[in-house]
Amino acid sequence: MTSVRLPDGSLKEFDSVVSVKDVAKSIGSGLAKAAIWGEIDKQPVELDFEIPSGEPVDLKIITKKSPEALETMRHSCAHVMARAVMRIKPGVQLAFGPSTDGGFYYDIESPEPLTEEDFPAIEKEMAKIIALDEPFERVVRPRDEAIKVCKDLKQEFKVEHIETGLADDETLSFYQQGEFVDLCRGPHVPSPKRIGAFKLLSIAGAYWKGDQSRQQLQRLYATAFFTQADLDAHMEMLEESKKRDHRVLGKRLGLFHIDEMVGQGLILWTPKGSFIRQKLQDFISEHLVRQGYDQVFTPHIGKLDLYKTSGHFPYYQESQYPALVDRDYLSKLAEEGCSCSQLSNKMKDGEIEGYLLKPMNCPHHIKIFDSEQRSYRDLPIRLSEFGTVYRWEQSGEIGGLTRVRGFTQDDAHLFVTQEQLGEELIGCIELVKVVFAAMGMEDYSVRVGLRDPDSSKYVGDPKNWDLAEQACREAAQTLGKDFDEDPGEAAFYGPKIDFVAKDCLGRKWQLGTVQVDYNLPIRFGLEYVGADNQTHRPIMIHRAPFGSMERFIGLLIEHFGGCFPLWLNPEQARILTVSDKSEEYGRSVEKQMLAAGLRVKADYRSEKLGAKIRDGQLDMIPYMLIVGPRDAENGTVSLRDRSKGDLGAMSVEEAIAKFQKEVQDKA
RNA sequence: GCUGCUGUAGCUCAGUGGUAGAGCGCGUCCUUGGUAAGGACGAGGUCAUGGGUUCAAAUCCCAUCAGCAGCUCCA
Repeated sequence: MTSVRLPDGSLKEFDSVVSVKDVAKSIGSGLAKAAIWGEIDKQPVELDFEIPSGEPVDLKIITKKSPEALETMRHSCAHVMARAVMRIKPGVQLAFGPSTDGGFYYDIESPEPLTEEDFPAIEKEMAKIIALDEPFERVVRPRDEAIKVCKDLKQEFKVEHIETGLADDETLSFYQQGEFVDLCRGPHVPSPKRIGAFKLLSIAGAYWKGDQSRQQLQRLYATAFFTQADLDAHMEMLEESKKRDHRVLGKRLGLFHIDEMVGQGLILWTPKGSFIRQKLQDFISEHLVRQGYDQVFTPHIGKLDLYKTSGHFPYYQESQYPALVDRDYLSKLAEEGCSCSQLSNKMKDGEIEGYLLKPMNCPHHIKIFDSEQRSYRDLPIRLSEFGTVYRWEQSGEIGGLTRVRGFTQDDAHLFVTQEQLGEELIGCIELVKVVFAAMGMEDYSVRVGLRDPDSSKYVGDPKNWDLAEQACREAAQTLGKDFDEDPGEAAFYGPKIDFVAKDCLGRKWQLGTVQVDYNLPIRFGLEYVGADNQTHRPIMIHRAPFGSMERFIGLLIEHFGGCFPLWLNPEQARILTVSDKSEEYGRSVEKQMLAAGLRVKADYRSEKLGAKIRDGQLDMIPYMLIVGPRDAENGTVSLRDRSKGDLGAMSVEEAIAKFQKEVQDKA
């Protein structure tokens, strides 16, 4: 008798000898068809593996749809890739080789660095290895022996990993395939033949153990799928995604420009992009009024003293543009033979006053709060500003609109009492929710950053921290979607709630943020008079629903794939004349539309209609208004929707009403 | 910042030591065409910048700047 226990806990018994496939068949023909291998007591086996009789075994049937199946297969493929590389380049040291969302990689150190030109040879060697069909054999060794094995293999990274990362493990597992032995937790596919189609993608640098101070390895990125068709589809999907890239669309649609002569990471907003940005600002401003915010304006620079008080200088000096120093004072110092480092020290010591391009808006807002005596009756005070800040980001980090050196935050600072904190946080979350919902951007994740219980770097009373963390949790719950709690992710000055979205290449970017701050009110000695006639310290909330206009618009471009909805699109409709004969009528329609407050342009070129439509489509204009002799006669326009195509003729008034309603609904 | 790749016309790119090319776009003309590319002609380039090698450099070497991918970082 053979008995198996399935993952749901149910027991199945068979009188005769059965294979994994037989079990699958007994559950359903669909499953039998989909099955690719089985796992008995967590060890992968082929479908024709005969299950031993006697004691029940745990059996899991793996199908292509099992989330772990692809992962396992890719990891096996990583082993094959590493083996192939070692055959081609002797003396290669292996580090880590996990699977990722879209494929897998292996970090290696080669005496002779690999280049993409080596890819075909590696792929060929991999195919050879797979054709040999040698199984991945699991070997378990005690610590000492495991270390010796790695030493004998001259795999120093593995030795280090066993000694540090796996210090608590009594025994360690290896997987052997032919001459190739690798320290590995597993599991692997039962046979290399399960590896379907694979492709090496790119090569990049990566630090050993992710530590910048340690040596840099070469990371070989690759991917694998069960079938060639899946791989082809994946590659095509990547190509398609690239077309949504905001850098590509930004150029094609003329939304923004970055100029070498202006500087890295400094965005020039062209008229179209500026229009979208302004619309978004107006949209937020409208909601700020509804939520009782006050708008302020503050300058782009502030004295060093301000940032010394806030702690931003010299502590974050590395990520700021250098300070601006008074011209006369500077020449005086030069005459005295003052060196750069002496200048820098004098600034730190406060001997020289200078100005800093603001890296944050909070100090300025704090000074507005502190410019008057405040009563508890005034609180909460909510100061908002589309404030432009400048940060010296590392050059290798800068790109497109998502990481820049000058950006405008849709910033606000709330000064609240401890009692008001919870409600105000909920208000902030509400705003983020409204904003994201209006854009149809529902695909974002929420992270609540809490303090690390083992660290003492945090400012403020632990009791207040508990209250604030609980308030953040409760505020996050009002979103009605799952969120992660990340201990250790809080800023040193308070817990926070972050909103994270992915770009067209799957990279994650923090957009909105809501942060509680116990630190700055202390540093600036902020106070208000309470009902008890005593002075109290307010709590600050920093919040920005978009995060920055630049990054948000970058992701918004990709979210819409360039097809901005009518209310946001700089050009809402384009009038296309069928021939020159209709230009006069076209101009009258254009006038009516403009008078109705619609943003229309017209194409009066002596081109064929088909060409004008094509250009309109490529420019992603929401509506095209086609006017020809027929329309001129009937006082109509023939409407064309960029995605639905021809909508037929309607009167100019009807078209205007339709557009106005769509704008109103932000559809 | 680190590693690697890239930089040629407004855009996308070809050109690998010997007279700078294509498509699209742009301009002029012809064409007057009803739902995704009509035709002809033409203008347009210090081949990122600065050095070097060579009889000769877009091409080879070095540096700088910028872009891309990844890593690291992001108050």
